[in-house]
Amino acid sequence: MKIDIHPKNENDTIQKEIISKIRDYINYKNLEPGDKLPSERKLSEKFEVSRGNVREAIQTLESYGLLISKPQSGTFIADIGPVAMNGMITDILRLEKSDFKSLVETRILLELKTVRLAALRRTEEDLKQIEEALEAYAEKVKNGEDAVQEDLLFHLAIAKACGNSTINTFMLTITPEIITNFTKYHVCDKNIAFIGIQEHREIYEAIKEQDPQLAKEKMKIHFKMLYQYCYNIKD
Amino acid sequence: MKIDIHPKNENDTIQKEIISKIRDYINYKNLEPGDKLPSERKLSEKFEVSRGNVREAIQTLESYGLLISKPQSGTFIADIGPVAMNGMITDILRLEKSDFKSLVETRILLELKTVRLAALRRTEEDLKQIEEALEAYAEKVKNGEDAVQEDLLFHLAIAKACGNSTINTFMLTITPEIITNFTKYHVCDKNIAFIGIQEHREIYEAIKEQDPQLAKEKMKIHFKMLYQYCYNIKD
DNA sequence: CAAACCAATTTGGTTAACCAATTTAAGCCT
DNA sequence: AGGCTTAAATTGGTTAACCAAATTGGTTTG
Repeated sequence: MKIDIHPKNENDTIQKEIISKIRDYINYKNLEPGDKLPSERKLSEKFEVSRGNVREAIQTLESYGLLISKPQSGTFIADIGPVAMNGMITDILRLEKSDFKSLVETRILLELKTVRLAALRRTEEDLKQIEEALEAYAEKVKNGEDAVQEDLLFHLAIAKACGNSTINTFMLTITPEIITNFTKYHVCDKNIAFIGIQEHREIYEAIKEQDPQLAKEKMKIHFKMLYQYCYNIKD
Repeated sequence: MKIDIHPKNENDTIQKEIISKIRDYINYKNLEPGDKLPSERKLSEKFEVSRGNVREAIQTLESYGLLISKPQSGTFIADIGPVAMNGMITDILRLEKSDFKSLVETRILLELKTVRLAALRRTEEDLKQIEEALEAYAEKVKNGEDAVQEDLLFHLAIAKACGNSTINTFMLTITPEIITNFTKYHVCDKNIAFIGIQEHREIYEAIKEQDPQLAKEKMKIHFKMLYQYCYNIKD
């Protein structure tokens, strides 16, 4: 059951080195938006790594929107100047894996926003889906079963209704890690779950009545225990 | 200069189909946490696609923390139950590209948090780097040059000082798109930039004095114009 | 002289063969 | 019969050969 993160780690190290070299190259050649990078083949022999590694590094930088790769043409600098390019790549290289505390803190921040926006913007369809998620959660709890999944799906339904695609994406990004950590640290015990039903229902009602302030308050109450728990975790 | 997103789009479609089929397979076989998925080769012939496409889809799901791929062993379901797995994959498939409005709205939300946290948690080293970014920005503006990049780097320096790795990652994710859209829509004109120097300086001072409330207020003022602009963009 | 066309080269993307680690199961010795 | 060893098969990862699109440079033609 032990998860060996070594191989991925090593691969990550190689990729970070390549990204670092790409940054240095961009600086050295003073490449500006629209300029073309050398081909993957040339980069791979210049850096003395495999072409696959170069592709991976380019894809990572592309996912951040720093490079644009055009088929049968080349890889180009995005509409970002040299200064920002340099600073951003340096920051990306410094990125570390999210700790649980940061995850929970971020989740609370995002959800206090999503619930307000959902109250303002939810469609009837959104409302229906939130209600379905609510009922699924309530039934599981009443049967005495574990309901961590249904709990989170309720919150994701709210995120979907908030009408902000970026926040929705972020919520989807952190939720699996949240679930994993919850089950690992036994955050949601079953005795708490019963209180959760009522709290969820009140959040739902506030969204239904399109009362953003009330919705936020109810969400705050819902997060009260989580909030305390979050700040008791050892670093 | 036209960006043809067709090939990437097509590839995305294929990948989404595969992800959808993986979800269906997980449901059909009732796979639970720790269970093993068929090998990439078997999946590729079962779905009648290339193995590369299967790998890509698995990597995407792995990046969301839903699958875990172990070298020379297999691909396994992460610690996430069938219900959440199904719901999350469905949500992921429904994800669309972020619109500018969502991006700005999210940025404002994140930065009002980062600036408060930075005021509370910043180290001396953090402070120094924020100041450096501030000076770089001021000098560019005083020389009458475009300073969008330096502007954003100042904000990223604050994000780095906030001590929350998740929020920091998110800020890095949206910043390139923000820059691209800013230059595209000409959000930051040079006449505004001069006001920006003073606003930046006041934010910096508040962080220096470790006054989170003041820092947040100053950031709100700084975002005032952006806020209005954001809500005037045609959908 | 310019514009249009064509072939050769360069490019990112794709496929298939290969590799090393892991797992499985058969075989051997006690 | 049981436990240990070992070899064959399976697996994700890697590498290299291949492909089609796109660019480029030169040639030809009006």
